[in-house]
Amino acid sequence: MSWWGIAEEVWRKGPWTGEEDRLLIEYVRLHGEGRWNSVARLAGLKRNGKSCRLRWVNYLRPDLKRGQITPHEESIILELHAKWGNRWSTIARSLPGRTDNEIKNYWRTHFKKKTKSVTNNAEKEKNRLLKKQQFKQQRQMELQQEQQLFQFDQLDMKKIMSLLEENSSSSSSDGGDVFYAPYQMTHSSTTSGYNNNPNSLEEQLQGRFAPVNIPESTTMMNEENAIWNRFWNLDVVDGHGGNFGGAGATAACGPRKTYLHNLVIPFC
DNA sequence: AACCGCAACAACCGCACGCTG
DNA sequence: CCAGCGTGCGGTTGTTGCGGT
Repeated sequence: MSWWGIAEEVWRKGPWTGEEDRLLIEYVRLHGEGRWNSVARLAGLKRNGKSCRLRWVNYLRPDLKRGQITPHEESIILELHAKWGNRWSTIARSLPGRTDNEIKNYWRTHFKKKTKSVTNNAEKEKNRLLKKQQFKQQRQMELQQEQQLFQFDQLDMKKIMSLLEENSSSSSSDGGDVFYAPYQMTHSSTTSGYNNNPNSLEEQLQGRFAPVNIPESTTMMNEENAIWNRFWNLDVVDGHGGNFGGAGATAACGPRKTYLHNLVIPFC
């Protein structure tokens, strides 16, 4: 309690004593696991909930397996790490009696150095393939959406073409060509991607397509290659460095675990 | 014996997620 | 819908023990 009368918790840190362990074990025996924040109050420990949980999970749990990691466990760790990466808790679930912390420490001391260079290359190659697949999937989806647009489109194709020509001739004065990309490709932040209430033909058209400037002397093939190259040069797929762009970009902005997990699955 | 480097392990920290009121 | 809380997870740091010089 501080001088102005407000409770001031001073949590103990550092190594656990035998007495603290005993109190924690007794608490779990009486109340079960969970509600870790009430441990301090109910068990008389000067430790915060997080610290208590960690101590229990990593050290005091009765079902923990003591002793060195066996060669068999080691091979499982290697296999699962290759499959899931640093998802230690997931790996730990496949090794009864071992904790994520234990596996994580084991990996760091035994494999990190050895595999650093190998892993870098392997990871880069894996990410390259991942991005390639993502890009292809996205292109495919866009093409499908585009095809659907045309299927439902009531517009006269000739009118569309004449409008396109009009637009391209007026916009290409800066030297670049203009073509119309599906609206979603250029307006990724909208949910529907369409002009909801188009009136004129032009409005309908502009609602669905947006002009994209293509630099002079750039063929479609070169443009595509450039995009690929930009993707391949990204190092990490973690939501900070990598971004799968286009209409799906918002999904990749927040690196949600489930999202990343789904990305990895096809490679398992 | 003293020092150093390294491995192994324990514990902390920050962040994200899910639940609940 | 939102804030608060509890919990889980992964990264990082601190501590200890041991072998080599």
